[in-house]
Amino acid sequence: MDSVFDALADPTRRLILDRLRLHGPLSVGEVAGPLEMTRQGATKHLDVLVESGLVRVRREGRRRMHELDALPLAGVRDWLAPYEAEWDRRLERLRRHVDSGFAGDADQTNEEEE
Amino acid sequence: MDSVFDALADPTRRLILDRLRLHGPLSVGEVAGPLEMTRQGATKHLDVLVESGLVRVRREGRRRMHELDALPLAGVRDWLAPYEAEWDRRLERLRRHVDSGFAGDADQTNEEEE
DNA sequence: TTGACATGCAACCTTACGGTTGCGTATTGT
DNA sequence: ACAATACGCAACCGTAAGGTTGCATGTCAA
Repeated sequence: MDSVFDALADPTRRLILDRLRLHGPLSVGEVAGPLEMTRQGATKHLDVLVESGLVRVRREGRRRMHELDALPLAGVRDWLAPYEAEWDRRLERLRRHVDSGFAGDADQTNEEEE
Repeated sequence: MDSVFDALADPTRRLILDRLRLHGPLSVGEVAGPLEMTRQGATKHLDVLVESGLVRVRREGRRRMHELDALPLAGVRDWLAPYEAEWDRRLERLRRHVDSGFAGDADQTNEEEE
C-alpha cells in the first residue's frame, strides 16, 4: 500500500499511468517517447510502478510491454473513504449555512474554494 | 494537486492525517508525541500538509493548532475515478468468466458481492 | 518577574530520488 | 551474417526529503 501512494506521488508516473490506461500496453520506448526523458529514466519510473503492482510487465520478443493494473488503486479509494465522509460533512454544513440565509460577508469562516 | 499527492506519499503524514481526523485539532507537541520523532520533524511534516491544503493551522496562545481539511482529497478521488471504472471492468470480466461455468471442479461458485 | 512550556529558526547530516551517460546484450529484419 | 532495434546494467550527479541538534523567541501561570 505504501508503495502505491509512493508511486502516485510523482507527476510523471501519474502521466504514464494515464497513457497506459488510454493507449493500451506500451513498450519502454513508447513510454519514454512523449516524455522528455531518456529511456533509462522511463525504465526507472516503470520499475517503481511495477513494484507497486500498478503495472504488469511481460516480454514480447525484444520489447518489454507494460500494462496497467488498476486494482491496487482500490486500496487508495478505501483509505480515502473515511475522509470523503469528512468533507461531505463539511459541505453539508456549508450548504445548510447558505440555505439558512446567512446573507452577507463579514464571516471569518474560510470555506470557499472547490 | 501535485502537492496533495506528494503529501500523501509519506506514511507518517498519512498517520498524522488519521489522527487529526479522529482526535480533532492537535498542537505540534500532541502530534509529535506518539510518533517517535522530534517536534521539529513533526513540524516539517505538518508544514507539508498545510502547504498541500490538507491541514489548516491557527494560533491559540502559545500553541499552534492543526485541523484537518479533507476537501483537497476530492481531487484525488476525481483522479481515481477513471481508474475505478477500469478495475471494475476487470472484476466484471472475471465475474462473467466465473458465471459462464468454466467449471474447474464441481462446486457452486457463489459470488455476487460488491 | 520569572521560570516552565510550546514553538520557531537555522544549520547540518544522511540517504533516496529523479535523471543522465556509457556500454553491453538480446532480438529482429533483410 | 550483420546492422539496426529495444532493452539491461552500473556508475555517476545534483538536489531535495526526512530527520536531527542547538539556541532564540513568545506565552502563560504563579
